[in-house]
Amino acid sequence: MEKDYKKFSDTAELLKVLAHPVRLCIVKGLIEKGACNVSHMQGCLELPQSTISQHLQKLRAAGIVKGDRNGLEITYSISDERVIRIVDTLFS
Amino acid sequence: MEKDYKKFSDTAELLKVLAHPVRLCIVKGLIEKGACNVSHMQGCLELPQSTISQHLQKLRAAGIVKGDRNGLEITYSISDERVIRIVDTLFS
DNA sequence: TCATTATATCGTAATATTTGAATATATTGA
DNA sequence: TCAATATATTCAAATATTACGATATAATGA
Repeated sequence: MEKDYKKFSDTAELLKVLAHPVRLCIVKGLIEKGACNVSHMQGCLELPQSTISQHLQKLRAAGIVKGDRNGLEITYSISDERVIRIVDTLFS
Repeated sequence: MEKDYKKFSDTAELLKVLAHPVRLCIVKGLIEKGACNVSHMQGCLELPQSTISQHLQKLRAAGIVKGDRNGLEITYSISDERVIRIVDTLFS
C-alpha cells in the first residue's frame, strides 16, 4: 500500500538530514549543551558562516531543530525528541 | 580533534545507508520477520532484482545486515543491534 | 537614518547517489 | 558437464547533495 511507502520515505528523509557529519555534530552539541547560536557553532566547527547556516536550515526544515531569535542572535535547540534517542543510541 | 570528526563521519555513514526508503523497508522487514531471501523481497518490493541486490550490498558493506547462503538462496538478517533500536525509535 | 552585527538565501561547480538493463558468478540437480 | 535458478556486479544516465562566495535580510544602537 502507498501509505507504507510514504512512511518509509518520510522516515528516510529524516535520517538523510541527520546523516551528515557536520549536522550530526551540531545536533550532538545541541543535545549536550541544550542550546547554541550560530556564531558559537562557527567558532567550534571552523566552517564558513553560510555553510553552517545552510545545515541549520536543513535541520530546521526537517523539524529536528528550532531557532529562537534573541536580539541579533538566534538560539537553536532540538525540537524532535526521537532524534535525542537516536543520537544517544549511536554514540553510547 | 580529528578523532571526533572521524566519529561523526563514521556515524553519518551508517545513517546515510539507512536513509533510503527501500533500504529502510528491507531493514524493518528483517527486524520483524527475522530473516528473508532476495527473491522474497523482490516479490514484496516490486523492484528489479539488481536494484534490491545493490541495496543489500550497501547494507552489508555498512555492517547493518549479513547474508548466509543456503543452497541457491541467500538469507539476510540484521547484524547491527543499534539499528534495531534506531528503527524502533523511528517507527514506534 | 545609518553603520554594525548576526543570520539567511542564492548561484553554481564539484561530487555522490540512484536506477535498471546487461552481464557475470555461484549452486544445484539431471 | 549442462541447464536452470538465485544472486551479484558493471555501466551509464538521471538526479540529488554539498560547499562556499556573494549577496540579502533583520535587529540594534548611535
